[in-house]
Amino acid sequence: MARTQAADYEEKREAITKEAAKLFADKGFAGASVADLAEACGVSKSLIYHYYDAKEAILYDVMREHIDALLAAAEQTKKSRNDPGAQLRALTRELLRRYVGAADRQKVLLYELASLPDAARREIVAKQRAIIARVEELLGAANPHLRKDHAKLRTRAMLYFGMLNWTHTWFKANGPISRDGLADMAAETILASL
Amino acid sequence: MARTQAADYEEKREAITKEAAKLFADKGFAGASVADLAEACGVSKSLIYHYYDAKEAILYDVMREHIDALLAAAEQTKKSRNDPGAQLRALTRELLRRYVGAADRQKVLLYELASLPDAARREIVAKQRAIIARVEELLGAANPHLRKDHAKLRTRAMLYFGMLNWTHTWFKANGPISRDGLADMAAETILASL
DNA sequence: CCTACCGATCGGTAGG
DNA sequence: CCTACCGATCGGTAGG
Repeated sequence: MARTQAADYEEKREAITKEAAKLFADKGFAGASVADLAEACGVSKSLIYHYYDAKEAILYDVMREHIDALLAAAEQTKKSRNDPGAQLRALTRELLRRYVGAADRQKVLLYELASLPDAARREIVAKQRAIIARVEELLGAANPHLRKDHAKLRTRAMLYFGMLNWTHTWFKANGPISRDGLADMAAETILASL
Repeated sequence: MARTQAADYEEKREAITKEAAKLFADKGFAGASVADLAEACGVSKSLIYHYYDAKEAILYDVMREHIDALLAAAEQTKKSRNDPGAQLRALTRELLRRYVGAADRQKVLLYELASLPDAARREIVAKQRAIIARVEELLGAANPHLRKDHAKLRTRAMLYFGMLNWTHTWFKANGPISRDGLADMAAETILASL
């Protein structure tokens, strides 16, 4: 019996986190109330507080699950034997797949980092930096000349993430450009600039 | 006397808008209260409502003044006789100058568009589209081949704006890369991809 | 009769 | 897992 409840517990927590991602993406963290979230989930406000101690803890869960998936994609490329350019193209596809597949969470990650408590924010930021570091590694490997100028390498990496992180504002998966096609254009654009 | 008061009126309204840009950028529109704003301005909340009918009207002013400056920079390029690439490089410098010089307003423009009432948002979005259209014109002129594939042209333009719009998260004006140097790298990156 | 502005408080709702 | 609430603060407005 305890085991059945535990399984149910996780399912319900997931359902709350999923609705929270949607609401936080639509109205912003400050603009979405816990009452809004309870109503969207069809439960009482108190039920939300049974699963989470504070509104910020929900935000943290929304971001953590998503950043972990992005970080895993970045780490995965380390197993590849392909040349750096091919690895960057593959990573870009994997990142964009997760951006588009979890658009609400991606938007929350981009827009609401400042709403997190310090310790939680530091943890998320550390994972973002690990992803950035992996991209810098690949760019540096693609053009060893860049390794001697870290400011330029960093700038290239941030221009790359700018291209990807802005896609949520305009890209439609059912539009004329495919998700993989877009990923390839972004990767080729930064590689061509090296 | 009436003339002196009218001048004072505009100055005070400007002061409110400036503080509002700072607060909305730091805490978000929903997270910053009118009481916060009044305190930051050293006036009463009622004084704020003497100058603005609603909190949203302040947000609109913050964005409108900034988007008008960006749009003016885009329109300005139409007077140039330089080649399209040189015009894009010049426009990029001018845009980034305004992004960095009005970083609070730029952040508010990027993050709080959804907080505007419908009519106001439509007006801002129309101006954003005019700026995008100008960039598409320049990219199309730089590579006439692109004009036949508008989806690709649009994608190039949005990758370009992604590079620029993401700079507020990482670029430091006193860092190793200058503002104009960054603008040139972004312009060259998109031009090289054509 | 106007404007510019104040201290205090309105009806509702926030997170908890 | 709910109703009933709290201290505080929200956006906006009263009288003067």
